[in-house]
Amino acid sequence: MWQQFTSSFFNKVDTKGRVSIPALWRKALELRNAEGNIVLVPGFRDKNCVEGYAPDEYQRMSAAVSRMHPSDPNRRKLEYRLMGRALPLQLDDNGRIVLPKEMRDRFDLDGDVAFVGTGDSFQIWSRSRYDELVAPLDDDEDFDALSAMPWDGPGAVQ
Amino acid sequence: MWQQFTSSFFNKVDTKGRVSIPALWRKALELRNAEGNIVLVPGFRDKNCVEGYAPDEYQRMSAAVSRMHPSDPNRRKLEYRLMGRALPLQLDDNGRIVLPKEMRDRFDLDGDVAFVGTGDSFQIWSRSRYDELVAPLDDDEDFDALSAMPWDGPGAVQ
DNA sequence: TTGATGCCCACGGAATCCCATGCTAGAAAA
DNA sequence: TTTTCTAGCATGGGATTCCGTGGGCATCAA
Repeated sequence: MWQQFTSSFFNKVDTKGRVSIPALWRKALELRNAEGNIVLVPGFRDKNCVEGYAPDEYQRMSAAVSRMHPSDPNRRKLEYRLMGRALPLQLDDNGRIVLPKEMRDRFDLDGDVAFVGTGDSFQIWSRSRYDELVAPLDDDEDFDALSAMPWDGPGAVQ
Repeated sequence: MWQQFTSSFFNKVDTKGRVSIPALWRKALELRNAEGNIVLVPGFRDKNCVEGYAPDEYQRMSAAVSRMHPSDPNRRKLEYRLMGRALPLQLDDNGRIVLPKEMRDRFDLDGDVAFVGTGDSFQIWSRSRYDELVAPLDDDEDFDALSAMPWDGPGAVQ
């Protein structure tokens, strides 16, 4: 279970673009045999943030795209967005990564940033966009999303 | 994992037609036992750029064509486009290749060029065609390509 | 001779490595 | 309980390596 990315964290990006990956998630990465490797994908599922994946999960997604027929016009769009912009990174000895300059510029990732766990992946938001777009999802009027949740009951076979 | 060609890079073609293969991809080539060998195919999947393959992937594709029945009229067209125009090249000591003059002329590969990773292969674009045809794939109207992606959910069997 | 090709070295800027410093939370000791 | 110690974590800075790029010089062909 704790190979899942859960909870949220607020860390700082320094002048070199470095930022610490939350220690809890570094343990999750170890359990996934990621050996300090992660893949950053800018704006793939959510166009306002950078998404982070363990290599196994990234590979599962890119394999799904590679299975599409080369003549499928959607394939090249997905190829470009998923492979053409993804960056494999290695954590340094202190558990940090360097956010590439393009991503820092496009998503305002300087100063305070928010790490949001989303299970098999996580997101990196600028603090201001997080306050504007993510934090409000706590509000009650949005909570009817609960009715859309698939529900097989506890202990259901996956 | 990192035998995949991911991310995008913008390098320069010098007056001799030389251009650096991105260092990240040179490592991918090593993992594929390519020993500095790549295969360039002009305009095969996308007629506006040159495509690059590691030898193993190129061989996989050409074998697929060779498995087509000799009477199949599409076979000779594919043979011509995939084998008849492919060029095997070797990286020099600095990790560069020399782009053949025909390809430079046909695809405007001088000055700034873009390398776009597409997983098991990569593409080489002139900067201007890249700006016109590839970069816009970030746009909102292309975003619903995501709904066309095969999706078995995390942890699905490959 | 003229141009194309391959091999070598050089340089500048950027990315990466290595070491240091607070801070905090929890354990251990009084 | 209160205080002290310690280990883990986030953060900062300096030094070094790497990588993209340009140029020189032989070799070979037209």
